[in-house]
Amino acid sequence: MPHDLPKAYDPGAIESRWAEYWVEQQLFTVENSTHDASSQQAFTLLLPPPNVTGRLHMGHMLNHTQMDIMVRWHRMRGFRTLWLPGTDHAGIATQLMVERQLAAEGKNRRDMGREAFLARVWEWRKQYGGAIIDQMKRIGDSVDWGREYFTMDEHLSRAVREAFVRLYEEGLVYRGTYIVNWCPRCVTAISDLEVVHEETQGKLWEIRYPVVGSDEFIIVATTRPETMLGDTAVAVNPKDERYRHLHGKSVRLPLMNREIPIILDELANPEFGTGAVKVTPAHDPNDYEAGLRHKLPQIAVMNELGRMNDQAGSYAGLDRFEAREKIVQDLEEQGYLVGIKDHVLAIGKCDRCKTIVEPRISEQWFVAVNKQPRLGGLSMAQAAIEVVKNGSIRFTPDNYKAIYLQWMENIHDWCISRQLWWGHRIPVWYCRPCGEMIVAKETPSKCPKCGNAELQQDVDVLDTWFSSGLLPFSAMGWPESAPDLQSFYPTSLLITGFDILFFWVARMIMMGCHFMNAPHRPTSAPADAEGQLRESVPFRDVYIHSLVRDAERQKMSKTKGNVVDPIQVIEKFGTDATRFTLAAMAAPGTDIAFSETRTESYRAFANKIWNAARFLFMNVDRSEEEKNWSLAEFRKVAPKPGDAGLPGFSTATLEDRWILSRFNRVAQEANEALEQYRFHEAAHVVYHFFWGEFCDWYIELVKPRLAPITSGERIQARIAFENVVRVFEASLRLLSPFMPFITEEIWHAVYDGVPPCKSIALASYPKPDPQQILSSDETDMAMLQELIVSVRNIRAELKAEPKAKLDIEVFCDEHLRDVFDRNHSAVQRLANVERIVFVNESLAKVANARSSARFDVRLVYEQKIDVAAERERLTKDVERLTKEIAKAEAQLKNESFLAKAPANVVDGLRKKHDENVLLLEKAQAALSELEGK
RNA sequence: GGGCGGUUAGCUCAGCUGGUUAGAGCGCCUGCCUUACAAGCAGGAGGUCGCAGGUUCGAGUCCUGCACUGCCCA
Repeated sequence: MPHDLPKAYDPGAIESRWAEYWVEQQLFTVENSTHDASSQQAFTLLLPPPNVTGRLHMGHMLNHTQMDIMVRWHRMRGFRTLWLPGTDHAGIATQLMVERQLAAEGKNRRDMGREAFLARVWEWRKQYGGAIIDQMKRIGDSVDWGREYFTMDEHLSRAVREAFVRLYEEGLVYRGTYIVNWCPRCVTAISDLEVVHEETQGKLWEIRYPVVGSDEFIIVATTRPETMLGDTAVAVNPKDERYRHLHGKSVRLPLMNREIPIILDELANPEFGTGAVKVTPAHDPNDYEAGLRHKLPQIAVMNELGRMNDQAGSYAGLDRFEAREKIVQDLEEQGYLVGIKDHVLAIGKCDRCKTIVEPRISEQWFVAVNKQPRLGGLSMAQAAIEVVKNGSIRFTPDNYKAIYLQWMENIHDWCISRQLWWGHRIPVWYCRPCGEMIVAKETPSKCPKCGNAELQQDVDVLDTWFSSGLLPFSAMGWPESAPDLQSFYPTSLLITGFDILFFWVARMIMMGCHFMNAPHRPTSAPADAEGQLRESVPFRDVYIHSLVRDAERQKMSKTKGNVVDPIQVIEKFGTDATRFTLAAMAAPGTDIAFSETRTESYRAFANKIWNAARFLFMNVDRSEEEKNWSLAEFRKVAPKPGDAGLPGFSTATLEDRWILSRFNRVAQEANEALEQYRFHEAAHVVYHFFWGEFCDWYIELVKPRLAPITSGERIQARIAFENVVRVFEASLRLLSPFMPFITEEIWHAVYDGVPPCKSIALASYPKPDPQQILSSDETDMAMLQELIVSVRNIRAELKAEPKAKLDIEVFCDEHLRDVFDRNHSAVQRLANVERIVFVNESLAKVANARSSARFDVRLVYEQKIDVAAERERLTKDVERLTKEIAKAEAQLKNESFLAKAPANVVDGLRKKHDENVLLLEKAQAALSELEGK
């Protein structure tokens, strides 16, 4: 960084340069050779792998900002830090993308065949799949690029097969014919979680079914009349007296002219509608169960595309919604339609494409999450409940613990097969001649039963979440006993959004606690079962980040068109400002209403840092010319790893002791806040320290010392330079996890291009030294600040000429007199004061004065005060103080307060009260002086 | 229907285990181009903490009810 800097900070000019540098230099690649017997504590974080189809959105930006802050902070504190990146093959999403591309070319996957299609997907991935990775590099994510993975990589696919086969062998994976959620557009089964329920205004059609051998009817109601074609019964509640006489009878199904029984089942709720329900076992999960109970036939009337099949009589070939209309019309014409009512219902839609889900009977693979493994031990769900209950995994904010447990305690078996081509193909083969099913990690060459080689692999692939559930260990080399697994598992932290709490977080916990526990764990583990379970967890902490909304608190959505593109925000304000905005707004558990005005103000902050650097370099350059002090001097006292505070910092002046103390306190507060994932608090304390204390006060106070005239001053100047540059450099490290780019740029310049390590990201994070927290100096400084602010305040109110140097009179105790006297030049310069005259009597009653608890100050100025304004101000003070005093007196007379409140609270109140009494006297005196004016 | 949140300044939000005068950013008002920064500096105004009870020496903070509001699950 040359020292003649442009006046305003331009992030665009430096960010891409550092982003590239970090990647090229492989700064964040962690060595893990077997020789490295490092005793360093590890900090591991798995990046939630973005979909390979994805583009960086605001949620990512928040997530990545928080992860990068945690990762950089740990790395700077000396942890052996691994942030493991990768991308997810995203079965449905990617297949959709490529199919869309094919459609544009007038092709489709079925015509081209599975192999050619997959080749095309890989091609697509090669061409477009790196987009989000490039974006991550651009925003400076300090991930270990040397370990980047893709979930379809060979070693990860091997892990998936391994997991499937082991679960199968333990009896935890099974195949069966069940009714599942089916998306007719994606033409695949989807899990319960992939169905989103949307409350919709729909209709309830009431249809009458004639009772056979009678002129009676049973009226049933349905929201999906087209399914009636597959009805195989009508159910009434056994307790429902209204239908007692129809027990054992049957009805004639309209339109189909099929006789179906009236069954007795709890499925029918006597309270709802007529109390009778139609039963369609092939098209409704509840009816499916009822059908099994009563051994009813299952008549599927639709095909996999949601069109009516040849079981649908004359409706065959119609789309399910066309059929609905036609059926309703026919029912009406034939006199079966009793009525149509408005009805609000929750319609299940495919999470991916929003098509209305159609329950469908099919053969699928499931994970039996509630079943005990063949060799004993806890079921996957039980283990996943236990580790959260016993605190092996902690949630922040902790209310997610209850949400998680509630879900896990009610979990159903997980349908893991998908009728897709893109994904991990199920490692199961069927022998054509003998029908044997072979479940194997490696492709079998012949049937073990009949020896025939005519084997056909299961055509389906696994749910993408099945493979991503394994990532915390599969990405580290499982099932091999890989060194990474030994060093970095369990990971320390997971930061992710609540939307994938069940999809991913819960499944990682199930998978981790299963496979990283005995007997599956390939690396060493504690001997006892409890310890093993504790160490099997995929992560110890889960931080659930908030939702980023737009400035109006609306959820961002493409349809609403209110999506904020983080890259555009970055281009406008810089990555650092964008990151800082998100960090500063990220209070745990609260949604973020993202607004550019906030980012604008953090761009101003970056500019402030930049200009502080400009100021320092300007002075350093001049000082170098004068051969008094140079950055080489700084390098001699530059911080060493492990330093607490700023060792050897000169404490000659009040401002030096004050800034040293403040720095240490802020370092402590920032560390504590980050420890608890209180990003906003950490951001706020470093922001306020840098701007409100270092720039506004310390630099202002130190300015004159940097421009020496006499030889004695030249020595003092060197001390001042050393101090200010040291605090500045340390502040950069304090800020670096939040604003990695600007701090990197300036940090290199502070070392004049000869930094002690390749990056600020590898330097140490500031650590407080309790010895350097100097409370009494902080108090003295606060008094000095208050004096200066009081004078400025009086000047403003009197509308004193800004440039006029005026005299002030001060009344205070000996100690403060000493403090003010020693720092008189600061008062003179910062409050534009000519002379400070200390007086021996209170100034409370005189004009142009201000009182504080510990001093009075008066501006010597001829201008008459604004009596009305002054009276208003004082009256307000009197009112406030009177109230305060009354409250405090009541409290101090209260025996039980004195007895029960802690001593420091009582003392504090007493002290405050005494001050207030003094202030009130002063205010009243001043007010009475105004009388008659 | 079950569960989890939220309601604090004009706006967007902090306020951790109850404790002295409830904070920030933006916006607003006043004055300054003071050679680091007008993306700046200095000063200022602005809140009966949704409502009603209760616990407590003490409640924005804990409890109960109510109102409004958001989300998740079925």
